[in-house]
Formats: sequence, structure tokens, C-alpha cells
Amino acid sequence: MKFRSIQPQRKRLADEVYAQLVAAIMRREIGPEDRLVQEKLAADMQISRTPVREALMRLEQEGVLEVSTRGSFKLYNMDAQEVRELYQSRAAVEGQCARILAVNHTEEDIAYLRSKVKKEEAVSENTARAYFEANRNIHRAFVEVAGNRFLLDMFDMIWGKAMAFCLFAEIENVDLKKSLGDHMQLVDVIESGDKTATLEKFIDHIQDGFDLQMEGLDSGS
Amino acid sequence: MKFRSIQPQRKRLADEVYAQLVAAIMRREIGPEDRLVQEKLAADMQISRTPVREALMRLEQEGVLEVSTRGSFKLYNMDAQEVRELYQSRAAVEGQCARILAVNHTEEDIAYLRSKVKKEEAVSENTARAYFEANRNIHRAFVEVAGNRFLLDMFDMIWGKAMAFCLFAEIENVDLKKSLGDHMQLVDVIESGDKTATLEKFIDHIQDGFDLQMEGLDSGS
DNA sequence: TCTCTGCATACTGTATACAATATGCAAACA
DNA sequence: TGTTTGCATATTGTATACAGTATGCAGAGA
Repeated sequence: MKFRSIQPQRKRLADEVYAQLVAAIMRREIGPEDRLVQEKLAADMQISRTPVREALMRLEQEGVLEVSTRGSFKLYNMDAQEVRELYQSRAAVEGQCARILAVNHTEEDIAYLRSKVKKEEAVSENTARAYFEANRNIHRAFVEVAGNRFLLDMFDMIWGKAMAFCLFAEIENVDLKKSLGDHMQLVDVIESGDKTATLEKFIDHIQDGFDLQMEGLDSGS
Repeated sequence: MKFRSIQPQRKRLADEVYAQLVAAIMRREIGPEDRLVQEKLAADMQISRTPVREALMRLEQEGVLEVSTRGSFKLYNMDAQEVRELYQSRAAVEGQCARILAVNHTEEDIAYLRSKVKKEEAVSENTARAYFEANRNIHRAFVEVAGNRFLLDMFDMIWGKAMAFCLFAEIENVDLKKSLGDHMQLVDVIESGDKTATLEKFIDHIQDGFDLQMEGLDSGS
């Protein structure tokens, strides 16, 4: 007999709610002005408030949402200083992964990263959202290959916040391709095995992203 | 008229439960064998299951607890590989803070850090717990002064996991003072302003901590 | 007209009831 | 005796009822 084990991977409704909220934020259906009300969301999804509440509180803890009027939630609104800090934290996480990879990588790792970069850089859509996704996928690949679950968690936390804060819209007016073309060099420097050079290269790359972001913010305002 | 504003800083019972659980873990009243049951905890604290549940799920999300038999929770049990990864993530966060501090610090920052290190290194109790606390306070001070809220959050997450996993007991048999005496040098290298040297110094320091930890684990088993 | 007070309303947080699921044990069967 | 089945129990996840708190508006008083 051969039966596949049945894995109800989503036991908790709260996880489903969480996923739906994240998706809605990504699709920009939830804007900075919207107030997220437990009862309303529960009614829309046709479930009780309890799981909705759990998902909202989780997003609050992750810094994606913040308490709004009457105790309901809204998107946390990031200022320029926080954007800077977020980039600094990216540098911390991704820089360390780069160091790890420089010292500790196989030929397969390099090949995998090259193919990943190639695939993602060939993004067809020319929207900020598509750019964001491709960029995230590439950077996440480095962290995945580095093989440290804590750093991967931090990566997701950081990018989750970026996703939430409408950091996309503001860069519509920047040449999206400019930054997306540099990733192959990152693989090259990892292959060199020089951990300090690799770290610096990654940090510079992230700094470039930050500069582009700021440029976008300036011209956008 | 002068009235102090009344700030019910803990609106949610869940926060109180969370704090109590963390404290209990720190006091080692909750061991790796204990199973945390919502109903039982609720009864002990004389509140309903709802806030207990929220606190437990938060600790689960943070990686402090994991699902145990019958869906209840127990302390997440870390293996040696994960301990290594945790140290790597510490290096990421604290190394980046060190870089930031090297480039960007005032005389007051340096003076504050020196006084903090001096004060904490003078820890009187000779227990693993006291050592852990002092060490954490010192390292947290660096991150605080670096002034990046995301890195501070990550720091707390990392040290929260360390706290939970009984990483103290295993180092009882190591000379606790050995590592605690090195912190003033960290301030010195920050003062030098060399960001690469500072990063390397911090990473080496954390690596030393890891080596001590491993030594403790080996001799303990 | 402007300010203040009080009430209606909109929410949340907490308790509790209910349904579903996993686990272990005991009894039935080979 | 060993294996399987079914039931009792433990424990969760979800829904819902209730109570408390914040907010805005309407009406009274200056």
C-alpha cells in the first residue's frame, strides 16, 4: 500500500488570516489610511474574531502594523530615519551571510546562485512590485544558501517591514534596472573566497539600494 | 495644577503572562521537560486561557517554545548546530552595530560605554546566570548606543533564545571571568574609528564566547 | 457662538462554551 | 500473549457573549 501522509499544514486559521493580510498589503489593497478592524475582517472572511485578532497582533509584533484609533490597527508608517535603519539592518544580516558564504561554499552553491540571479534578473514586468519581488528572491537566495535559520528569519522580518511600508511606490520613478543588474558580481566575489572583500561588496550593494531609495523619495515628494 | 498622566502601560494581560513566563524561564523554574498547558497556566494565574494562549504563541513565534505532545508547548531544544548559528547571527547584529559605532560615535558614547562595562564587569555573584545577565547588559549597551531599533529587536530576539535554552547551565564549569574581562578592549577599538578592525574585533570576541560555550558543552556531556 | 458635559457608539480585551483532535489505556480478539 | 480496536481523557482551536474604554457628537450653559 502506498498512501501519502495527509498533512493539514495550516492547522490554525490565524496563519491563513496572516497570509491573506500580507498578500493584501503586497497587492496594495490595504493602504496607509485604512484601519483594520477585527470585526470587519472577521465578517469579510466569515470566521470569528479570535484568529483575526491573533494574526493582527502578530503583525503588530513584527512591526508591520501599529495601534491606531480606538485600538484598531493600521500600517506602521516609517520615516526616512527608519528606512535608513532598516537598510543598516539588512547590511548586518546579508553582510554576515556573505561572509559565511565566502568562506564556506561549494561549486553547486555558486552555480545555483548564478542561475537564480540570471532567472530573477530577467524579470519581464516593469513594475516596482515585480522589481521588489525579484530583488527579494535574489537576496533571499544568498541567505538560504548560507544556511542559518536565524539570519533567514531576520531577513524575512526586515523585508516584511519593507513590503508593508509602501517602499515600492516611491521608487517607481527610479530606473529599476539600474540596481537589479549588479547581482552577478556578488556571486563572483563570494567565489573569490575573500570574506572581507565580500562583506564590503555586499554592504556597498545595499548602500547603493539605499541611495536609490532616497533618490526616489526625494523626487517623489 | 500638576497631575502625572496615568499610563496603564500594560493594557494586555498577554504581556503580563509573557513577562512572567520569561521570568520563570530565566529563574529556571521551567525546565526542558516541562509541558506548558494553557489551562493549567490560566488556572495558576487565575485568568482565562485567551491571554495565556496569546503569550504562548508569541513565545512560539519567537522560537523560544515549540509545540509538544497534544499540541501543548515546551521549551525549544537547541542542538549544537543551532547554537553555532545563533552565534553567527549575534556576530551579524553586533558586528554591524560595532561598525556603525566605529564611524559614528561621540565622546559621551565612549564614556558611557566605559562606565557601563566597568559597572557590569564588577558583577559580584559568581553564578552562570549573573554572568549571562552582565554579559547581556554590556553587549546590549553597544547596540543601544548604535541607535538602530531593528538591530536592537534582533538582539533581544537572539538573546531571548539563548536565555530560553539553558545555555547557562552548560557553562557552569567554565571560567566565567575569562570572557567577561575583554569588553573594555571593544570600547577601545570603537574609539579608534577603524570600522573594519572594529568589526573583526567584535566578531573575534563573539567567536571566543562560542568557543567557551562549546568547551562547556563538551565537558558537560 | 463657544465650551463643556454626558451619552451613544465603536471597538477592543477577556472569559467561557463548544467542537475537533491526539493520546493512552483497557478490553476484545486471535 | 500479542495485536487491534474503541473509548475516555486531555488539550487545543474557534466562536461568542460580556464588560470595559475611547471617541465623536449633540445639547446645555455661558
